[in-house]
Amino acid sequence: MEYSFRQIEQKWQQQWKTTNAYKVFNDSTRPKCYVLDMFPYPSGAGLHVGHPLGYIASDIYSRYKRLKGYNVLHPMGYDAFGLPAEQYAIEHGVHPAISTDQNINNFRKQLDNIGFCFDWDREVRTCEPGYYKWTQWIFLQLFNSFFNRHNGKAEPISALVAAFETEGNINHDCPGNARLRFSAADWAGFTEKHRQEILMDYRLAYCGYGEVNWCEALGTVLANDEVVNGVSERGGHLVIKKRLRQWYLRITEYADRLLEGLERIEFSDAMKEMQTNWIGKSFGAEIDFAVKSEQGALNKLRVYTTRPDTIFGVDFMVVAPELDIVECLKSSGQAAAVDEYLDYVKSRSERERMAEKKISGVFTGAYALNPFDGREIPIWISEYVLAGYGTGAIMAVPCGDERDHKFAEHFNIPITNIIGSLYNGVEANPTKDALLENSGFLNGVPMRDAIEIVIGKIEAMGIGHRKVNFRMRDAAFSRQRYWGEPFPIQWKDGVAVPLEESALPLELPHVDSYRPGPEGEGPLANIPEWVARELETNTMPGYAGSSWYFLRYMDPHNDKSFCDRKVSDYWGQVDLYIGGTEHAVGHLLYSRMWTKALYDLGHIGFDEPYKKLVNQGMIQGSSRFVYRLHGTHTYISKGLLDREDSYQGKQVDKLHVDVNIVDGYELDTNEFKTWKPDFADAEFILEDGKYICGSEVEKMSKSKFNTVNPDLIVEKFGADTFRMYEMFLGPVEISKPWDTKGIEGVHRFLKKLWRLFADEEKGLLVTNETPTAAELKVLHKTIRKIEEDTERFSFNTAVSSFMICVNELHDLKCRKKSVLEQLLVLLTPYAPHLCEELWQQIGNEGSVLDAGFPKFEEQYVRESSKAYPVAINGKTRTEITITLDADQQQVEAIIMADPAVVKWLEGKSPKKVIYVKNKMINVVI
RNA sequence: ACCCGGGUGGUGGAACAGGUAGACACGCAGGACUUAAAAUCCUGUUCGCCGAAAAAGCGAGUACGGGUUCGAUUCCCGUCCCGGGUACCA
Repeated sequence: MEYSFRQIEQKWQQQWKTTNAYKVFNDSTRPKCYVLDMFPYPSGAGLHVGHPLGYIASDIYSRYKRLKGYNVLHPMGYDAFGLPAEQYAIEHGVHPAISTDQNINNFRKQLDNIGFCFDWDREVRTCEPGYYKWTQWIFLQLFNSFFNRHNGKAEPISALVAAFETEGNINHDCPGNARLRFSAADWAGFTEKHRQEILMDYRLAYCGYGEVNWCEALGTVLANDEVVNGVSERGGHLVIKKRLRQWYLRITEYADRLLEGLERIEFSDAMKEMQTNWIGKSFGAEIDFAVKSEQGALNKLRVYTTRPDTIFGVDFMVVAPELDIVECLKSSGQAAAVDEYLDYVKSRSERERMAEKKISGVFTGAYALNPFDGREIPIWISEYVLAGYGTGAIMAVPCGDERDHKFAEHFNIPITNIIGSLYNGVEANPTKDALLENSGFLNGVPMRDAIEIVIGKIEAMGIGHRKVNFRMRDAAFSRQRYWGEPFPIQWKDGVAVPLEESALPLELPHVDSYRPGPEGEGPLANIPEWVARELETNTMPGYAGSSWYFLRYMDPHNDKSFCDRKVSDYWGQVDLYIGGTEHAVGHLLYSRMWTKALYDLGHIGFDEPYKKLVNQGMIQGSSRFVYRLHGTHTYISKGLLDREDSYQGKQVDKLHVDVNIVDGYELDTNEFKTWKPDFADAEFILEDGKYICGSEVEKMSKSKFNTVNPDLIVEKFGADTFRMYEMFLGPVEISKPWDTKGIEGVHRFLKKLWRLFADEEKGLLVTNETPTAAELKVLHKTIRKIEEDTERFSFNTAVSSFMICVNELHDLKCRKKSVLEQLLVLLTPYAPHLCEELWQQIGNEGSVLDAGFPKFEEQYVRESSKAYPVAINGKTRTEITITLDADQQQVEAIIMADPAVVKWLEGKSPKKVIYVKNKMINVVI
C-alpha cells in the first residue's frame, strides 16, 4: 500500500463533488464564518503559482473553522470586466465576452486541481447581466442619494428636494460648489434643468468634468502607467491633458467615516496608515493674500496652509501651473518664461511631477502682500504644487519645509528665519515647538499656540478662515471603454435621467469594433441605436463590480434583490479577507464606501465590509538566463564568463530562458534546442559537463519566461504537497521568489506520514493499543501548536510543526490509531485528500472534513523542570536544569555551585543575578 | 519625491510580550541497505580560530553606523539596498 497521490486526489475530488461536500446553506444553528479571497481578474496568461498562495491560506482557514464547528462561507468568482480583455479584442478581434469565458474556464480547471473547498454554486461573474443588473441598481442608489452632513449619512435625494422647497439650501452646503446659496423662493423659480444641475452637485454618484490623459493618435484615454515621459507607452504618441465629462463617486463626503471605521476593523497598522495617509485629513486655514500685479486683474490669492503660525516666514508663493489665475498673474517681462514652463508642465503626468527630484519653476512677475507686515512676496509657479489639493496655491516657508527650502536655495530666494537657533541655515526644520522670532506680534509665542492666534486674527480681519482639508479626491467612476458595465442613464436635454428599475439590466450591446468613439467617447458612441436612445456612452470602471461582490456571494441567485436582507443579516461582515496590499487605497476604500452607503440607505445591517484583513505577499519569479556569444549560436555556461556581458573579451547577450527547462541552475540543453526554432542550432560551452544559467528575482510574468504553472507541480507531486509547499515557503504576508527546489522536503514529509499508517508490502500497520505518555505528549504539543498557528495565519510554522510531529512519532515508532487519527484531523485543512483517504482506510465512518478538531489537554504536556541557559554578563556560558517552581534564592544557590559558573566568576562575587522564570538566568559581574 | 513594507547561514525560513540566533526544510558531505539506481534510514553542516581527529573551548555574527538595556534579529535615531502604492493595470 503506497502513497499514490494522483489516484487518491482524483478519487476524493470526484467524491466530494458527488456528495456536495462543499455546499453551504444560508441557515444553520452553527455559528457563521465568512472567509473571502480578493476577486481574481481572469487574465489570459492563466493561473501561475503566485495566485493560489492566498487561496490556499483561506482554504486552510475555512476548513479549520469547519472542523471547529462553524458554518463557513468560502466562495470564489471572477472580476471579469477589464482593460486587458478589451485590448486583446482590439488586437485580435475576439469579443471580450468570448476570451473572458475561455480564461475563466482555464482558471477554473487550474483551481479545481488544487482541491479548494469553494462552493461553486455561488460563483459570480461581474460581466454577466444577472450580476451587473445589481451593480447598476446600486449605482442608481448612489445617484439618487446625497450625503447629509448633519447626521453624516446618505439619504434619498428626495429629502433634499423637500428641504430646498421649504428653506432653500441654507442648511445644506453644496459639496460640489461651496459658494452656492439659494432660498426656497429661488428654488421655486429655477428651471427644471437648473434644479437638476444643482442636485448633481449633491449626488453621491455625479457627473462632472475632469482631466484625463488624452492620446490623439490612438484616439483614446490612457492610464497613467500607459504614459511614459509624455508619450504613450504603446507607439510613443503624444499625450496631453484633456477635459472630459466624467462620472464620479463623492467618496470625499465619507472621508471622516472611512477614518473612523478603521478603528473598528482588524487591518494591519501599515494598511490603516496607508488609508489614513491617502485620505489625508489636515487641519489648517485658507488665507487670502492681496496681490500686486502688472495686470491688476486679480486682487487676491487664496492659499491653503496647515501652518498659519509660520506666516511671517513666508518668502514666496507657489501656484499650480494649470490654474487659470496664472494668466492674470504673469507680467509682460515674465510672460514668455511662464508660457514656456506651462508647455513643459502640460507634457507631464501627475506621477512624474511628484516624483521629480529636479527643481523647476518660474516667477510670474506678480507679488502677494503679507497681511501683517505688508512685505512683498514673489509669486512663482512650479509643478510640485498640484491644482487638485487645497486651493492649488501654497505659501512657502523655506525655514520650516524641506521642499520649500530646496526651492528657495535653487532660485536664490532669501530665507527668513522665524525659529532662531532651531534653523541651521542648511536644512528646513518642520518643528511646531519653537518660539517664534522675526514674527511681529507673534514673537516669543510657541508655534503650536500661534496657529490658533493667527486663525483667530485672519477670521476677525475677514481674510481667511479655519479649514479642514482632505488629500483624497472624489473617485473617477467612468471609462471611455467598452468592456464594463453600462450606466443606466439617459441624457435628455443635457439632463441625466436614471432608467427605471424595471429597465435593468441595461445590457451591454454587441459592437463590431472596439475602436473609441468620436471626441474621446467610448466605443458605445459608435452604435447608432445606443446614441439614438440617448444612453450614456461611458462605462463603469473595473472597481464597480468588485465594490460589492462579497454581498452577492451570500445570495447569488436572487433576482428580486442584490442580496436578501435576511441573508446579509445572517452572514454579516467578511470575517477574514485575504489579498494583496496593492489594493490598499483603491478597492479597499471603494468597497468600504459602498458598504457605508448601502448601510445608510437601510439595505444592509453593517457599515464595514471586512472585519479582518490579512495581506498576502507576492510570489516573485526567479528568472533564468543563458548567455549567447554575440552574433553566434554559441551559448556560454555562466561560470565561464568574465563578466555578465563578456566571454574572453567578446560581447555576450543575456537572454531569458524558460525556467521550466532548467533544473535548479542547470539547463536541459536538449529541451532548449526544441524550445524555440531560433535555438535549434545552439551549441554549448559547458563547465563540468553542465550548462549553468544565471538568475535574477523579478516579477512573475509570461514575458520573462519565469512563470510556473501550478498544474505541473500538482502533476508531479500532488495537490496536497503543492498546498503545503506554498505555505511552507514562508509567512503568507511576505513576498518571496518561487523556487521549486524545496518541494521534495514537503513531499517526503507526506510520504513519511503515510508510512506511519501503512507499509508498501504489509499494508495497514495501525493498532488499537493504548498510547504512551511520550506519544500523547507529542500529539498534544502538536494540537496546541497547530491551533495557535492556524488562528494567527502562521501556516509556515504549522507545516514545520507537522514535520516535527511526524519525525517524533517516527522515532517513537508510534502506530496507535487513537494518536494517528487525531493527527489526520489536524492535517485535514492542509492536506485534505491524503487525510480523507487514510481516515477511511483506518476504518472511520463519514468524512474527515467534519471530524471535529481535536481537543488539547494540558495534562499531557506538563513539564516540571527546564534546562535554563545561564549567561555571564549576557553571554550564554552553560545550561542548568532547574525545577520550574524554584525561587530566586534557590536558583542563586544552584548556579553558584555550578563549576562552569564558578570558572567564569574568576573568584569575584556577582553584582546581580537575573532570573526570569521559564526563560533564562543572567549573572552580572 | 511622498506613503507603506522588507533585508537573519550556500538557499527558503524559525525565534509569538526584550531572554539559548539559525527550529523545520532544501542543498551539500559522509555512511547504511542495493549488483546498481531510485526510494528509505543514520550522521554532520553559521563563519573564523585552536586541534591529526574527536571532544571541549574561544572569538565574531541577524544590511550598515550609532544609542537604550543586565541582555537587542526584536525598541530608538541615522544611512544604504530591494519590493508595493501614488488615483484609468487589476
